[in-house]
Amino acid sequence: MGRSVIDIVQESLAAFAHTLEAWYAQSSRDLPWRHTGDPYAILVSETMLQQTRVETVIPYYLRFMERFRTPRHLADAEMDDVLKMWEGLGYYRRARNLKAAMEVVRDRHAGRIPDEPDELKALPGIGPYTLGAVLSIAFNQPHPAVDGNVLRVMSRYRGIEEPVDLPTVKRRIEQEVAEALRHGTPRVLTQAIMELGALVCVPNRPHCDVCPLAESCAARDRGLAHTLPNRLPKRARRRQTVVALWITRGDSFWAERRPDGGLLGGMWQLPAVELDEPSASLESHARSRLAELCLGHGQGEAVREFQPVHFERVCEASHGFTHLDWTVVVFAPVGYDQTEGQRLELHPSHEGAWVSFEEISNFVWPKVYQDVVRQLIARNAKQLTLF
DNA sequence: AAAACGGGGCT
DNA sequence: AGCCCAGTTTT
Repeated sequence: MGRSVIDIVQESLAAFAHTLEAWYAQSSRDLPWRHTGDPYAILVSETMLQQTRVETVIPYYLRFMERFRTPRHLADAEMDDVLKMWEGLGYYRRARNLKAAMEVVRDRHAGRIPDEPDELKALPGIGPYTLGAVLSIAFNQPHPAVDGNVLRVMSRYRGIEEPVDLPTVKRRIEQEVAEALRHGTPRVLTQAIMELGALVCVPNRPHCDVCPLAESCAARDRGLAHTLPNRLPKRARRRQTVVALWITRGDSFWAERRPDGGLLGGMWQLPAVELDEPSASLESHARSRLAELCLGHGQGEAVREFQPVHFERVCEASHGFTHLDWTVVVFAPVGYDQTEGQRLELHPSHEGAWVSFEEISNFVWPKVYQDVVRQLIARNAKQLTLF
């Protein structure tokens, strides 16, 4: 009796599952979230691991779990405290979604992470990957969790040359992983595939010489291991010039909170304007931003009052995001009396505060502004020593 | 289907 | 300095 193609695929997926699980038992890293079966802990770790490397996540995960031990602790927390624990990790929307999700868990699921796919998928911040990760790792259900590691491992193993960003290709890989999970232990195999991608089947110079799947790997067979996966060409990044203001008063400087929701939502920064095309000199942008700050109730007097003020370019920094490049240029207004008399009267349109150098860490700052503020304070200290 | 959304590591 | 990496939501 001949074996059908289906039989062969099934058989090879069973071998795939068993080989990988055996390798994982031998070679997996000891990671903090692998000591728990708590679905909440798994969800926290998987959310942090979105777009983020393991080594970066570890300290954040440990601190976060200590601070917010259960869904209820997170649901009841202040958003600013949650953001503070997330500071530096990036994609801050994840922190907001995770807290919002735990509020739903508290209010509608009696404080327990649901194990129903539809209920889980309905929580904010849980997309196809995280859904599969929680269902398979925490609840041992054969639900595929396909992240970048898995796309790389499977596209190589199967020798898939079409771009893996194509929805049809991703679907095919999800189906294949789901089938493999049925031949193994989901909570182990899901992590085993990703671990292989992280340790052996790495993006460049994959370690095929030590790979447990090398013998049956299609890409290896065709000499394509280091080329795959193929991806669609990506779009160019926008570039923006950010003109920011360094306004000091004694040992404090003026800072503002960014609006919730957008880029770096809810985080603090220097007052700034973000320009696609600077329409005039950067200094004139700084001047009108300062005028805007000083305009309490739409009066022109304040603007005139500050016309004589001139600006010193005190700092420059650049920062790349996924979708845009920032060049931050900081100007300090000079020529106003910082100590007494006609102090700068600020009437901000955003929530703002005078932040003393000592209380900086009580606020949540994007990386690029941490750099900027550090530079400026160092410069300030240098000036102080001159006098 | 494409764009918004951070930060870090490698070359 | 420039390129690569990588999930979810919104448009």
